[in-house]
Amino acid sequence: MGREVDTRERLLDVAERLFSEQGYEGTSGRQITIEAEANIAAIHYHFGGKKELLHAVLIRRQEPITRARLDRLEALQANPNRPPSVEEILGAFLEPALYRARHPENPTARISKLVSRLLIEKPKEVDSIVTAPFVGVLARFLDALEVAVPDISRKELFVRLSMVVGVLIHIATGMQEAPILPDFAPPPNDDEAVLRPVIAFLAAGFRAPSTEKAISIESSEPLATGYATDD
Amino acid sequence: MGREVDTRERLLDVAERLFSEQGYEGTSGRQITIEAEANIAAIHYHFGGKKELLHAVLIRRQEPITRARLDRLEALQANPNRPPSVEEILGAFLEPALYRARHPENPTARISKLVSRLLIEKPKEVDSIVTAPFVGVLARFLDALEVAVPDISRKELFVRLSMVVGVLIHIATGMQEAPILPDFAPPPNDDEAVLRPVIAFLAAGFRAPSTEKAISIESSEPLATGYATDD
DNA sequence: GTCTATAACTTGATAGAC
DNA sequence: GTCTATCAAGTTATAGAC
Repeated sequence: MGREVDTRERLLDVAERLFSEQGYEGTSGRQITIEAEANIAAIHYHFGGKKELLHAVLIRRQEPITRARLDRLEALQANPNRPPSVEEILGAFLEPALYRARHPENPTARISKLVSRLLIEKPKEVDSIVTAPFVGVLARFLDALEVAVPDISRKELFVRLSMVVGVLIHIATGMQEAPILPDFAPPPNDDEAVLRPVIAFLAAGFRAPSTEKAISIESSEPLATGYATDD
Repeated sequence: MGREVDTRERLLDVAERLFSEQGYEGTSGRQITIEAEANIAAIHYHFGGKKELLHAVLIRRQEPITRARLDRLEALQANPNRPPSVEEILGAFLEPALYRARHPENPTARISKLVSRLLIEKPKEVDSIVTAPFVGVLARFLDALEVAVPDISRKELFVRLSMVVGVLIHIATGMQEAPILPDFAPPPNDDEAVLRPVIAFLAAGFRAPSTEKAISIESSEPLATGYATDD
C-alpha cells in the first residue's frame, strides 16, 4: 500500500488525510513528506508550497461532489409534474458529501471533513476555493426547496438551508460521535441508517410554519436588513 | 481601553479573543503578549505555558454558561403540571451560549466560538476540559426532551439533540453569515430575531415521527449498535 | 525527479537581572 | 512582577548536486 503511485499523488493522498485529521495549520509539510515517503523538498517541487498543495487537494475532490449533487437534483426534477419532496432534495444535497462518511479511509468522508474544518478555521489561503463552488450549488437547491415548500419565503428557506449546512458539517467532522454522551453507541456504519433520521428531522423543520411576521399590504421593498450598529 | 486591569487579566482577555478568531494552533503566545502589552515571558510566569493559558480562558467562562442553562431549565420545570415545550427547552439550551452572539466583542459570543472551534480542531490539550462540562448538561436536557416529546425514543432524541449542537456550533462560529450566498443580508443583531426561526425549525424537527422501525414484541435487549467492522 | 544541505524565520520556553 | 537575552526545536522555502 502506498508505493504503487507516483510521488505527486502520494503527496495529495497523505495531505488530504493529515489536513482533514489535524487541520491545515496543524499539519507541517515535513510530516506530509515523511508519511508520503517523499523528500522534504517534494512539496515545493511538485506544487510550489504548502498553500498550493492544499488547493490541489481540494480541487481534486470538490468538483465530483458538486456534480454528484447537481446530477441527483436534476434527476429528481426530470418530471415537472412531480417536483421532488424536501426529503429527496435533502438526500441529493447530503448524500454525495457524506457517502460512506463514517469510513475515515474514504476520500469523500475525508474531504468533507477537511472542507468543514476549513470553513471554520478559515486560513487566508482558502476562502475563495472552498466557498466558491458551494455558492452555485446552494442557489440551485434553494430553487428546488422553494417549489417543495411554497409557503416559506426564500429568505427563511435560506436560514433553514444554512442549518442543514451546519448539520452537514457536524456530521462530516464526526463531532456527533464525540465523547458527548457516554451511554450511546456510535451511529451505524451504513449511510442510509445515519441519514434517515437526520433527513426526517430536517425535512420536518422545513415544513414548520413561517416565523416571519405577516407583512403589511405595502411591502414592495425588500425586508428590513437589521444591520443595526448598536452598542 | 485595555490598561485598567492587571496583566494576568489582560492576557486572558486577549487570549480569549485571539484563540476564538484564529484557533489555538493558529495563535502564538508572542502575539498574545504583544497585543496584551505584556512581556514575552508573561504567559509562562502567570500560567505556566500556552496550554495552561487556554485552560484558564475556558474555565473562566464555561461555568457561568452551564449554570445559566441549567437555571433556565429548572425554572421551566418548576411547575410539574406544565412541563416545558420543546421550544422553551431549546431556548434554555441555546440562548445562554448565544447571548448577543453576533457581537464579536461579547465574551459569551467569543467563548462559544472558541469552544466550537476546539470541538472540531481537538488539540490534545483540551478534550476533557471542553467536553466534560457539556456531558452533564446534555443529559439534563435530554431528560426534559423525553417529557416534551414522549413519542420519540431517548436514542433518537439524542440524535436530534446532537443536530441542535451542530446548529449551535454553526451559529456560534459565524459560519452562517459567511460568503455563502451573496444575495442575502446578514442576520439581524438581536438574539430574538436570530433564534426565533432557528428554534421553530428545530422544534418542528423534534416533533417529526420516529424513523425507528417498529420493534418486535421481544425486545428487552438494547438496540443493535451497528458497530460493523466492514471493509 | 529526487536528493542533501542549509538559509531564514518563528515557535514555546526559561534563566537571570532588575 | 516585569524585563532582556537567549535556547533548542520546529517551520517553510530554496539552491544546487546527482
